[in-house]
Order: sequence, then C-alpha cells, then structure tokens
Amino acid sequence: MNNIQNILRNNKLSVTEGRKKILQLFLNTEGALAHSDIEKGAGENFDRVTIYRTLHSFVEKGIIHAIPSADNSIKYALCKDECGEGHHHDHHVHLVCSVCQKTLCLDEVVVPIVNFPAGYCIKNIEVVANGICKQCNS
Amino acid sequence: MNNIQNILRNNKLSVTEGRKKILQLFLNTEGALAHSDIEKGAGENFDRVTIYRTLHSFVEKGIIHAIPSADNSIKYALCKDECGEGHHHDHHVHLVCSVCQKTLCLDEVVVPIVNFPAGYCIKNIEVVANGICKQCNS
DNA sequence: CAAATAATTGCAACAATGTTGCTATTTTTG
DNA sequence: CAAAAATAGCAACATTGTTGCAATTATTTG
Ligand SMILES: [Mn+2]
Ligand SMILES: [Mn+2]
Ligand SMILES: [Zn+2]
Ligand SMILES: [Zn+2]
Repeated sequence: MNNIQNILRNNKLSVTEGRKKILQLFLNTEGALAHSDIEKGAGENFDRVTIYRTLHSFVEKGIIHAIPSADNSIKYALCKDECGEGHHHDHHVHLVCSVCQKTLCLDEVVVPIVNFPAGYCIKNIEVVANGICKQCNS
Repeated sequence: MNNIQNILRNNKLSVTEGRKKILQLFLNTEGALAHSDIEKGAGENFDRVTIYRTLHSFVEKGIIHAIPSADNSIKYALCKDECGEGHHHDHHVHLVCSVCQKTLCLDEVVVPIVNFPAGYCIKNIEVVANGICKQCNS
C-alpha cells in the first residue's frame, strides 16, 4: 500500500514525519537534491540537524547515494534496487547539466571498465559528466 | 632558473610570498592537497582568505585542478602540461586510497570513453576511483 | 489498548568552512 | 626610484556541519 512506509520499514527505520517528508521529496523530484534543496523543499519547521541525520541514515541504509562534486555541494539521489545496508551498487554515470543545473542519474549509462596498472586494488568508481542534458539540448 | 617563479610568470601572476609557498607545497607533495592541508603546511602566519584566493586563481589559470569528492573535501593537484587559462585538459583518473587517505592523480590511466544516449552533449568527464594505492597494497 | 521501552527530534552551543569589502602592504612597471 | 597596479591581511559576516542533551514521538510488550 504505502510505498514510503514500506521503504522505511524494509530498511528497519522507524516511520517518522521527517523521514516520510524527505523521502517523498526524493520520490517527487527528478534529479538529485542537495541538503539545501531539502531544507527549502521540506517546509519551514524542519531542523537542519534532522536533515543531516536523515540523509546520513538513508545513505547508510542504501536508500540514497551521494554524488561527488568539485564545488562542495554534494547531492543525493535515490538508489535503485540492489543497494542495501552497507553496500551500494550504483553503477551508473551522473550528469551535471550546465543549463538547468540539475544533476541526473543516467541509469542506462553504465560505468565503463577502467584498466589500472598492476598493484592497485579498486573498490568502486564514480563517474560524473558535465554537459547538457537531453531536455536542455533540444 | 627558478621553476616556481617561471610558472607564476608564465601565467601572468605576480610573484608573491604566498603564491610561491603554496606552489612549492604542491611541487613537494605526492598526492592532492585540501585547503586544510595547505593551511597546516604553509606556516602559521598565513591568512585563510589568501589561500582561498590563491587556489581559485591557480585553478583559473590552469596551474592546478580540483578533484571532486563525495564528502565535501575538494582536493587540488597540479595540472600537467596543456592546461591553461580557461581550459583544463586533465584526462586522467583519480584514486582515493582508503588506507593512506591520499588522493592521487593516475596520469597513466586515461578517462575511458563513455557512450551516452542521443540527445546529451558531454563536455568533460570526471572519474574518481576508491581503492588501495600501489604503495599501501604491497 | 495502555504502559514501558526505544528511537528520533529539536534546540543550543559550537566548530569549521567560505565570502566580501576595505585598507595597508607588496609587486610590477616605466 | 616613484607611480601605478595588484595582492595580502583583517574584520565582519554567512553558510555549513557536528555534538550533547532533554523533550517528544514511535514501537514494542503485556
Ligand atoms: Mn545516481
Ligand atoms: Mn588529477
Ligand atoms: Zn539540463
Ligand atoms: Zn595508499
């Protein structure tokens, strides 16, 4: 029935107003959200600390993943399927659009195989592309 | 003769104590530096604001490049050759070592070609790998 | 369902990081 | 070396992130 409650329950998180509202925001939003986006979008009577803590536990549980950036503005987006507590498996590429400024998960674009010289042990790879998204390019 | 002075002069930056000291730090360091590393490494009597402004102008001139991260701790590393005012051409992969915590430019590992669906226009791609570096892995 | 227990929230206080305007100092130019 | 231009340091402020704790809310238990 209630999608949001289920997601929280399945991840052994108690169902609170804050978590529901933030998760709802992610489900309603195309593109990734920064902490500040949530602060604005989640209504006034929301403590910043709660948002930090909620984002942290969502990441920990594998509900959302963090997308790196080179300008101190981490964004977060919903994980798809197989992510769970402790292990993320988001093998897709991200796009930061220079026109609409959105950060998008391109689920259909898979992180390529990169050959490292002998001696390195690679755990995972993040790919962030800068460019123009489909919508803005037409 | 003086390598550091030349770099600054070639980039039309006046040669000041601050810039020399920060550039020296980069030249002496294996791995990328965060703002805080520079704050510690550059001596006490150094204004934080000067470091911010120096890093910004170095990036702008193509002397250093910023390396994205998912934990709000941008690092900077020296650019190699062809970077100049306005255009960076750092087509290498970065590695964040989970043991020594260093962020390394792997100049010999080139950013792979990624196929995007039609409609996107890609300007550049950042690749950051997490794993264990050669030194820590032996 | 109500009480007991467990978990989360908001608050306050604080630390760390980043920005801006202005003046004094330093660097470059001629 | 003097004049002009650029930079550094300072102060004040804004933004972002962290921690401890008491009050509130959610879950479990009987
Ligand atoms: Mn994603
Ligand atoms: Mn690099
Ligand atoms: Zn766009
Ligand atoms: Zn290492």
